[in-house]
Amino acid sequence: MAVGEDDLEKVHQLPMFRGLAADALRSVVKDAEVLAYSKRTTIFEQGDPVTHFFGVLSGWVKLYRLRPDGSEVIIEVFGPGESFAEGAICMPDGYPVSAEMVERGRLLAVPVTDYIDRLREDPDMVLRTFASLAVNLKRLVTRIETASSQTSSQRVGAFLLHFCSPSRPYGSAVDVRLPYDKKLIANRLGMKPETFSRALAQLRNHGVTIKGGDARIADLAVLHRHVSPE
Amino acid sequence: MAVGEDDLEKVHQLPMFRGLAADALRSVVKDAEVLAYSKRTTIFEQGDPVTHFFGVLSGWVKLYRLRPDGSEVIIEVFGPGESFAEGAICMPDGYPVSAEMVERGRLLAVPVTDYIDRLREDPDMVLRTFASLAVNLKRLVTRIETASSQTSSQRVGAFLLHFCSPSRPYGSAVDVRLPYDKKLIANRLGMKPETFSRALAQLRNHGVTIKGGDARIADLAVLHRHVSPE
DNA sequence: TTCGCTCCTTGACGCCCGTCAAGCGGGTTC
DNA sequence: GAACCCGCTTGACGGGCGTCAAGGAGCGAA
Repeated sequence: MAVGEDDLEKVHQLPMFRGLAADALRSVVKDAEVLAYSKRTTIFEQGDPVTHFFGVLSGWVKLYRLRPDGSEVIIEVFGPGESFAEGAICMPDGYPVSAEMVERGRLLAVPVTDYIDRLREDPDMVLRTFASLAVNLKRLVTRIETASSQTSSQRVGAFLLHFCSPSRPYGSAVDVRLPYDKKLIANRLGMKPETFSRALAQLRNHGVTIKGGDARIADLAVLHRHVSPE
Repeated sequence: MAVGEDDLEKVHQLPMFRGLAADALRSVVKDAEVLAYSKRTTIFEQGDPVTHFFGVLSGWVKLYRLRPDGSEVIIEVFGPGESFAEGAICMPDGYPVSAEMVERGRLLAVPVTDYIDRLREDPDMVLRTFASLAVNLKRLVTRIETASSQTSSQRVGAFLLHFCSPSRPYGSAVDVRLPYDKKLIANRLGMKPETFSRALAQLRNHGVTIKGGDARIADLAVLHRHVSPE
């Protein structure tokens, strides 16, 4: 489906297209489509030839790798206002990961061939694409750092804090809604569901109470101190 | 120091510049420099404004993050023929990691401002840069995958096999020289030096013998089976 | 309602890996 | 030569996390 007027606004919020002039924006998404997916729909699979990159208008998408033994490793989870697979534009071996909807939602799908044509004549868009790529690159770096240096309960704490940003004044209480399944959060944080559950239980000592899919942080400062002690 | 004729050949081997016409190559490195660094020299530090990206002509460079507690997490180690920090070109907050020589060597340093000017008028170079970035992006993804799904001895085995590629016929014996300190390899693989040492000891059961900084793999197939069993 | 299913939690247990410590060999400095 | 440092190895020990298993809560279907 072509990009409608209502979607155009959301597209304009993607880091890659933010602040773009109205006509330039329209021109960029001329060849793009908006796709509505239901939960558990596969977007693409590891090794598939690269045809599009994507922006998330609503819902959540997981990028993962399938191990030979059948288990899957979550590389990253993207939500509204984020883009993914821009980095695959020049990958001759296809997408390096698989992508699947974890909650129903709508994606902007940009065909790479058209996009490359545009890059040829629009240096501004080149820099925007680099910037967008840089954001995702940084996330991977941070993921590597935290995975290898924090305990599971610290990682869960950091995850909760991430969804509070831009951070409220310290000392205040905050409610956080877990954006998707706990099992998926666990995998994304590099741990088993049981460990995730125990980590949440541990966080009770740091002012975090869980009720179903909702968490309440009694004191941001206390939790922050547990996540990154000096 | 400006790029000499002897270095030009090595620069030409970088994935980013491979196959480039001679005059185009010369033009690209017009503003670049070749820098000779001694061991343990800092190239840049996390948060420094982004001024250059780099190609490795000789020696080894580690990219790492410093944790609040003073420990460092190795993100990646780059060697001859590889480039790094192209992904930082559009990072307004500076380099996301620090870089330091782990063995003395020579780097090609490309100023980003000049390079961006070139990107504006050279679409071919844009795609080359994307491709180079894609390689490093994939490495990070693989790093995340292996770190969270393989035991330490499997990771060490994979590391050894990586240095045998392009892989010889299975069943043959191969000698591998460890490219840098064992402590650094350990950190790069996300483990402590003691664990690395024990992992090497374990690999003796899979046909790997260690003598100082040299390893001999008796049978590639056997080791490969240990690293990724079906 | 009852059944069945999925998601989540909790407990018991074991293993992998980090920590602390000792010891060894090689290199450098005096 | 002796003293020292550093990289590496090996042992003992403890803890964090994975595995296996049981059980509860929520939910849709019949």
